[in-house]
Formats: sequence, structure tokens, C-alpha cells
Amino acid sequence: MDEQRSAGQGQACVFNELGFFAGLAEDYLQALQALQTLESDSLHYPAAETIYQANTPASCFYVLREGHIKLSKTTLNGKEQIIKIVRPGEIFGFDGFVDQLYNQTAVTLRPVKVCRIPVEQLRSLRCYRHEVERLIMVSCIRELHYADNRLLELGAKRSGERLASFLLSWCEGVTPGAGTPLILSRLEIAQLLGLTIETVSRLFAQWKRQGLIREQNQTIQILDSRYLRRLAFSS
Amino acid sequence: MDEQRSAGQGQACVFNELGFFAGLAEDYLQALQALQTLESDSLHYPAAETIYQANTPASCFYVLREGHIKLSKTTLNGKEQIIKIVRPGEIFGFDGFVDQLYNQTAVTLRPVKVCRIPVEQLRSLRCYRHEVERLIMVSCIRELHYADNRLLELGAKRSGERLASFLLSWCEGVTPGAGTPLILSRLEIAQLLGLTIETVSRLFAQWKRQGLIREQNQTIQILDSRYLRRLAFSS
DNA sequence: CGGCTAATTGAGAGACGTCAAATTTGGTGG
DNA sequence: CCACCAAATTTGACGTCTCTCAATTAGCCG
Repeated sequence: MDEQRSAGQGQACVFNELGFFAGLAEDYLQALQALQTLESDSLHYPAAETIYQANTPASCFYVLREGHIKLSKTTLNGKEQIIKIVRPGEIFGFDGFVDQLYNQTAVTLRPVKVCRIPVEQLRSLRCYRHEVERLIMVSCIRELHYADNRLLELGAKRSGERLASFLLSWCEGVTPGAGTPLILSRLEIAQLLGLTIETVSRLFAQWKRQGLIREQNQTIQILDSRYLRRLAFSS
Repeated sequence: MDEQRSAGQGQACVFNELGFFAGLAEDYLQALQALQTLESDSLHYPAAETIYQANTPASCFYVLREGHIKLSKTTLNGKEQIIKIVRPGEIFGFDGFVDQLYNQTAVTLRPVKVCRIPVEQLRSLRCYRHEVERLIMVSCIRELHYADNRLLELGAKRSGERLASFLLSWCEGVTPGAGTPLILSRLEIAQLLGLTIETVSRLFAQWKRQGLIREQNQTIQILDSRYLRRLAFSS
């Protein structure tokens, strides 16, 4: 256990102020205590770094503290599909609770700070194990909802609708008039939405011409969210 | 609690021999005991019956004992996407552990037998609650893997590849040479794979002509699984 | 046997992918 | 600060896969 910690840039990870616990007022304190008793590492990764690869032993799970990462899968003929963009406060890589191997590949989009927690730590944990498992369960159900919505996007919508609702969700919670850093390349947006670079680019160009969105210095801004919503949901 | 049970065709549900527990040797007995202490109903539904509707209060979760059901979501413009086909031994409808409302709509494909368990039962449960929550967690992670694979299918594959890998997974575990009842209509297959009835029908017809598959009395049989696998995975 | 729905098949259109070229962007070194 | 290069993005032309619309056939139940 101490091997992990000393073997790198790692330092003990404090779990304070993690969004991971949002909405769990009831068990919050117990769970917080539980996770803090775990041996964990606080690690930094540069941008475009692979944290783990699909089909390798899933020995640790992670809490993302700063930055963004992408989880992706690849078909046998080499097409990559981005499953999810992980945001700060979310957990990822918990395949090890059930399976031997990771199900996806995790790659950083930006420099990233994570907590790395060996699954074994949790298995051997005594009293607080249940609280953590409950947390994982809750996170899983949330992720499942997200996955269901994405299945609906990919299965039942066309390119414009997909991109529009992606942009809306990406800019969600941003004060109108302000921009949001769009840390994804055209290729990554395409791989997320099941499209090609060119179609994504064309839609961006068209919507810029129409004054729906604006983009400068990798920052995206929605100018006409009302119309974009219509594009996303109605047709 | 007794209201639920007496208010219908319900009878106490015995959780023996449920695939729900597969692969959990470690906690099997504890979990089994835990679920058996819960107040639950054994219910029957005819075919094409709605068990619950999306966006209605998620007061119960279910264990499917016999038959098949489909979980689906609908876009605002009315397109339906089937998220998953639930098979016997699987649990579904556990949104209530996190959210107020169901995330999907559950409709039976065939006459069905389910165990219905009020979420409240679990909340008020004392000693075995943790084991059940752990079971839910494990099921959730499994479902998440399944959802990831489906995202890859819908996002990165074309019609033929999707239908081929669907057929392969549907007939998985069937002794070669034997057929499997295909309980889905063309429309349902289309809604599952994000295609239209016509493309599904055309692919079926083409593959029948080519001698890849055979179909009679709603029973499907894979004749050339080797070539079908090539269609599904390579291109 | 008649009537209904599901499934098949065809023709045509449209959306999206593919390929290729042009343009922009970002980073690096002079 | 500018020139230069590689990579990312944009744009255009074209092909094709899949959808749409419509007509036909098959399957099922009364």
C-alpha cells in the first residue's frame, strides 16, 4: 500500500470538497470518513496522457479532481468511440469491482489531478466499506442514466440534433453571454457523437454564419440557445 | 407493505434460483438472505403490457423471473429508442435509489413474471441492506459495460455490422444448428439498433438469400456464424 | 374466406461519409 | 517579431448508405 504512494508523484489524497458526494446529504459524512480512511494517491497527469488502457487489469479506480478526461472504446477495425467525458468530482475506472479488466481507455484532455484508489483497499476495508459501495452504486445509476440518454442521441437523432444537444449540455450552467472553453477537438466531438470531422465542422460553420454560436480562442458561446434547443429536440 | 401484496395478483416472491446473483459466490448467501427478508410481490403481466412509464414515480424496482421486457426512451419528436432487452434473472427499474422518477419505459415483450420490490422496503431494511446495495452496484457496473458496448455499436458501426452483432449476441450460447425464438418484431429490432424497419428487413432478406441465416415460425437460426462475425466486427 | 397488421420490396431523395485541396492555427526557431 | 512548418480545420465535389414514401405480399385471427 505504501509502495503505491511512494512510487511516484503520489501523495495522500484528501477527499474534501469532492462533487462525488453531491446529493447524498444523508450518508455524506459517513462516506466521507470512509473514503478518507482509504490509502490513496494524488496524481498528476499531463494532457493527452493515457491513464489506463482497455483490457488491462483494473486494479484501481479514480476520482477526478481537476481537469477533464475522455473514456473511449475502439472497434476491431479501429474506429474510436468516446463513451463519456469525465468532469471534476466524478469517479471512473471502477470496473475492478466486478471484472478483472478495464472496459474503456481513459485519456486526459487537459492536465489532470486524480485520486487513485486500489480496489483491494476497498475490499479489505472493514467498517466503512458499505458506505463507499453505496456511493459507487449511486454514481453508477447516474452514469447509467447518462448512458441511456446518449443511446437515445446516437440511435434516434441525426447529426444536427446530436451536435446541438451536445453544445447545449456542454454550455449548461454557463451564464448567458459568457463563453465556455471547448476543450475537445473536432475529431473528439465527432468521435463522441458518432459523426465525422467534416460534418461537425460543416455544422459549426453553418451555425456561425447563422449567428447561433460564436467561437474564438477555443471558447464556444451560444448566441441563440432558443433556436439551438429547437434544433436539438424538435427537428 | 401488505397493501401491495394483497392488492392484486401478488404473492410473496421467493428469490431462489435467480440469475441475479451469478458470479457473486462470496456474498451470495448473505445477499440471498437479504432479499428474502424484503416484502415483495410476485406479479404476472401479459405481453405488450407497460410495467412502468418513464417520468413516473420510481417507487419499486423489479427482478425479472420469466419472459422478456424492453426498456425504451422516446425523443420529443416521438422517435423511440430501445435501451435494452431485459432477460430473466436481471433486475430493472432501480432508478428509485437515486432519482424520483423512472428514466425509461418498461414494456413486456412476452407474458412475464416479475418480483416487485418497493424501494422503501430497502431503505428501511436494517442489517442486510448493504448486501443488497452491493448487488445493485454490481448489476449496475455490468449494465454500464453493456451500455458502453451499445454506444460503440450505435456510434461507430453501420447497419450491417449492427444487425450482425445483434444476431450473434441474441443467439449466443445456442447450440449450433438449433434455432432461437426471435421475440422482437422488425420494428423493435430497428428501434434497438437505431435503424428503420426497411433496412433491417432488407438485410434479413439479403442474408437469407446468401444462406447466412434462416427464419421460420419467429425462430432465427445462424447458418454461417463465421461470416456473420466477419460482417459484425471487421467491415 | 375476409380483413387487419406486419413484413417485404422497389424507386427515389437526402443526409452523411469519403476523398482531396485549401486555409487556418499553433508552435518553434531564427 | 517574423518566418516557417506541421497539424488541425475548413471547404468543395462526389459517392453511397440509409431513410422516406409507396405499393405489394405474407402472416394471423376471427
